[in-house]
Amino acid sequence: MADEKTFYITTPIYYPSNKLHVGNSYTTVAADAMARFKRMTGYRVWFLTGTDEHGQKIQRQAEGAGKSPREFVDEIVAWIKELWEELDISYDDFIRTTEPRHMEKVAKNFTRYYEQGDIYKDKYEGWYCTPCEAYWTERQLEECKCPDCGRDVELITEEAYFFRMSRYADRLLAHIEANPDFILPVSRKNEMINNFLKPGLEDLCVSRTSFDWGIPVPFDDEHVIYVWLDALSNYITALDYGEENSKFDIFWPADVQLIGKDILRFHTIYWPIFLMALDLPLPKTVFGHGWLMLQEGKMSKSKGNAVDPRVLAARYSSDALRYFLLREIPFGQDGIFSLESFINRINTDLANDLGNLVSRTLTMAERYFDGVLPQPAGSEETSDKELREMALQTPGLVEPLMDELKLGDALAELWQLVRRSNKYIDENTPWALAKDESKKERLGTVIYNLIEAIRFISVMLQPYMPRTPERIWPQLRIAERKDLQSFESLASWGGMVPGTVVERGEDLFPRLNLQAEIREMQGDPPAEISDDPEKPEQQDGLINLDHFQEVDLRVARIKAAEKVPKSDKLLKVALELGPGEERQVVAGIAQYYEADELEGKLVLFVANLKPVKLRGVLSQGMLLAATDDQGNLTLTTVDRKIKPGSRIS
RNA sequence: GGCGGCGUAGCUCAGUUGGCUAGAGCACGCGGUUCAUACCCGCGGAGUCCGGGGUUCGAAUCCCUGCGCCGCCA
Repeated sequence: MADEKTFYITTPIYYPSNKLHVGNSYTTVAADAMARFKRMTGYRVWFLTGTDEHGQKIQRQAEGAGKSPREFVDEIVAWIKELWEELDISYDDFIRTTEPRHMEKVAKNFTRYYEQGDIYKDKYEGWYCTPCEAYWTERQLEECKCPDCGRDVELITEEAYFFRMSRYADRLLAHIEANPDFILPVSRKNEMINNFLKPGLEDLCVSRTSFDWGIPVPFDDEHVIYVWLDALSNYITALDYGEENSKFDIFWPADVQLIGKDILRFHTIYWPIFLMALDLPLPKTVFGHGWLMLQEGKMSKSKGNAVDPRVLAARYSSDALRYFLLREIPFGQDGIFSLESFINRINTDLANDLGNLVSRTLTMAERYFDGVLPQPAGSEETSDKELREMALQTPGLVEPLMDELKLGDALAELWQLVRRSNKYIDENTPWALAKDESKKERLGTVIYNLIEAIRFISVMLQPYMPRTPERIWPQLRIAERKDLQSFESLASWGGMVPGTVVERGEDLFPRLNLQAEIREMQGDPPAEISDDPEKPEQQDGLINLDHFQEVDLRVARIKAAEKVPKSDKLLKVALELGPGEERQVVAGIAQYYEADELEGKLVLFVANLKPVKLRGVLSQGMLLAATDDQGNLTLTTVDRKIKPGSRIS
């Protein structure tokens, strides 16, 4: 099948000196969504990820841990593979640079480069900081001292091999300028051109003698191949480059190489030149995406503020995490991770819009038709037509966005359909139709259309959130109907078969309480990488006594209450907490209590809440109240008289 | 210091080659609704489109300038 459409996508290979954080996961999740989307739309896909395991840093860390580099790296790689499994990363191959299949080819390429004259031996000169074991250029030094530790540096000369970058610089520049999609986003392209190519590209040192955890230079065993020449080659060694009838012939050049913006230089300058020197075509697109930041700045393993993706996935589901990552990080820019934005995304998009749509639709199907999917009427009303047309056009809107790697925009487009479906319910008020037996057929049409719309949504959801469709399909009773789960099935409306017995399932994404989540996650243990991989996570929803005792619960006596102006929910309440101690709180109970009926009541009160202003009025705590599922509300009070200010424990 | 970019509603951001009353999501307010996961639907913004100057019939969109922020510089 020579004309089969292929798609080769790669992530960077991660450096297993430590565990990965959510920011790293973003790259891989994005690549996975692309890979899944391409598979779904008929491409033969190869999706590669892996680990870059050589280098001095690993060697040193292993020594520090009293392990061989191999042992050290094996543990972290195992952790990374578990992470990818938990995040449903559907990679086709996972390459480790310590594998023979990789090392042999890199060594062979090195020899070829050398024989072609691309690599030559010379003297490397640089400012060396012994404690940091790092070389610096003259420009990087700060007042002639090491920019890292501020100590003295010495000028060191050692033998090294160099790659003659200058030989290819012009060709590369021409290629970049002729192929606007080669480096994306464009802002990155300009940086590369202006900072490196235009001023004149320096040759790159491609060997080291100061450590030996690496691929030896085949003809000079004093030297080890510099890590970038080693690492970058993975994208072709993993395809068995150089072997007969290899995957390389099918998949190279790569369609998309997804990387973080920090390693753009290596992927858009050195990597292409390494390829040119092998006489190979260049990848079609190298995309340098932004970072996932924390509000306080960059997320980094060394700062200890990194967020552990496995903790998040275990608590909130990998689909929720994937959705957040894909939706929240804008095309090519940095995004911000905060627990608050994450929880809000889950609540608004997943629980309110999507989960609730499925829930309310299935409930009605069961209530009005015992779950038996009705036959839609032959005629179509305006809202039917609009819903159908939007559903049918969404796949066509999503696909080009995916090709431009605008994954967040693609999801936004899909959510337009989710919203339209919710609106469709309101337009047709099925509960009103259900009251009139003569409107039974109309009601059936409405339910049918909703179920079909949910099918469309679930099919398109697959690349981004692979588990959610698997939970929706049994409810629609199409778990076995592969034909109704395919992207092609979205070419026409009406795939759902009338008579199918649908069945409401569990809520897809229960709403979360933001405050409770923040308390849980930021209390103990902090959401950061723990050194103990065996540390169990609290998942049973139970808390220990310490947690409870953090809350200062008191009995308070209501002295007075009045309505907060311009609000019909809020009351301003003055409380007495014992002799001379008074508090003011704003309580959202105005719809349930008149201001003047409150005076004198003894109520339960949270005394150590951080004060906030509600509609401009200071609130120094919270009254506890109970609500039932009918929306009734009652303040909580005490069984017997007791002094205001008494502690509750 | 060099090169590049950004500054649009409370927040996060869209705004093709300059052109109808400047948009989306979230948050907020009001109204509707009760099938649903305190949800959904509708309506609502007197936003100096960072300030100043210019080009133009017309600029958030182009040019100059000031301020602020950010990225890259082996």
